[in-house]
Amino acid sequence: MEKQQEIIEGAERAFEAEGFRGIGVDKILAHSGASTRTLYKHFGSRDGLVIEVLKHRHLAFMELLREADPSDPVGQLFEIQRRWTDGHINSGCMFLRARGEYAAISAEITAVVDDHKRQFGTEIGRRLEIALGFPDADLAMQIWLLFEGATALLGLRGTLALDTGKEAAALLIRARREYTP
Amino acid sequence: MEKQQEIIEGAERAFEAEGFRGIGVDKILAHSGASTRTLYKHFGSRDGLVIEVLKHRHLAFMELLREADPSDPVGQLFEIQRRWTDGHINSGCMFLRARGEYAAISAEITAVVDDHKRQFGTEIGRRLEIALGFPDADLAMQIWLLFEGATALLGLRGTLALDTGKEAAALLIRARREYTP
DNA sequence: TTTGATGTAAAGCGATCGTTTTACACATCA
DNA sequence: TGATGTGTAAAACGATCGCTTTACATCAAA
Repeated sequence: MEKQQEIIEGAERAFEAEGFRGIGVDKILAHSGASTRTLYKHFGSRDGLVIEVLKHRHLAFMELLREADPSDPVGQLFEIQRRWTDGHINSGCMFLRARGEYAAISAEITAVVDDHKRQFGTEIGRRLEIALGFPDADLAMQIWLLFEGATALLGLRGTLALDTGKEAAALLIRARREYTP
Repeated sequence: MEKQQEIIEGAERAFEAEGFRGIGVDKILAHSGASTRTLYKHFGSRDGLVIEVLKHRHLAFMELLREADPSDPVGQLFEIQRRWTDGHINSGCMFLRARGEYAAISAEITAVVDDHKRQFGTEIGRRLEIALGFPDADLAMQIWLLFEGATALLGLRGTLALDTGKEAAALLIRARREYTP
């Protein structure tokens, strides 16, 4: 019951550092010290492990969203991402990376990613409505772009990308409030 | 002199569809009909081909930037991306994908990506200065986030991501003009 | 007409891939 | 005590990997 989690968390670190397709099961398991037999007992296949890693990451991210300070609900998105970067390699969004590397061969992995992104997009809309007092799908999408852009550039520009995204989101929200009271 | 280009362009399509590490040289070459011998004669190694694909893509993108209508220099960034999406698979930024998949094993590929992104970041600053009349590094970074976010979400949300990014960029520029004349 | 450059076809190199298998260790609990 | 569950170690499976090699075709320039 415990090794399963260790394998998932080790694989998460391995995929962050070396990509999904560019690393073999032996190297993946070196991060947790488990044997190949244990991997196939718990996950059935390498792809099965990838799916569980993504689902684990999704749940962990949703948990961070739930814990976050409810004031400034939109700005907290970027703060959550800032906290996440401590102790992690910033190689862009793990979900989009998985989608790019598996799109041609695994519809199931694509579906897990799309599910996560759909939920995240909905969450942004929800948070924006709290901040604004009314829903605004266009502005929610704009903030989503800022978040994804900040995540993509985290590896190249560091946390400045998060500062910039947070600031731009606040600016757009302020402008929206002023022009439609 | 001609097969070399055919191999590069075929490989570009192959990497877009299947990722960089998730495809072998045989499948890469199936897109151009070339033999493995020709590949290794021209590029020396698989990694050598990857580098040439990225450099080719960089030059093609810079050429599109040069051709673009000079009025509305910032909005044109998104229009260029829109034109690019015709006839291409939208699997996120190819440079960032390459960086993620090769970061652990090829410093040269990482360097090519970083070079491209640095030049693109500079180009955004240049275009913003034209639109604004004065430089603004913070706003340039904000627009960069919008662009990268739109690119990342192109596969999931289609060209709506580009519309949204372009609109948000215009909004931010307008706000900046009004508050600091 | 010969030479050299450029190409394909196809077999094979050792290495590594994902996966399975055999054999064994160590707990917990009936 | 003995069955069961969970784990490791290590060898081996066929397939595929990046890459090299041999053999041969084409064609323009010298």
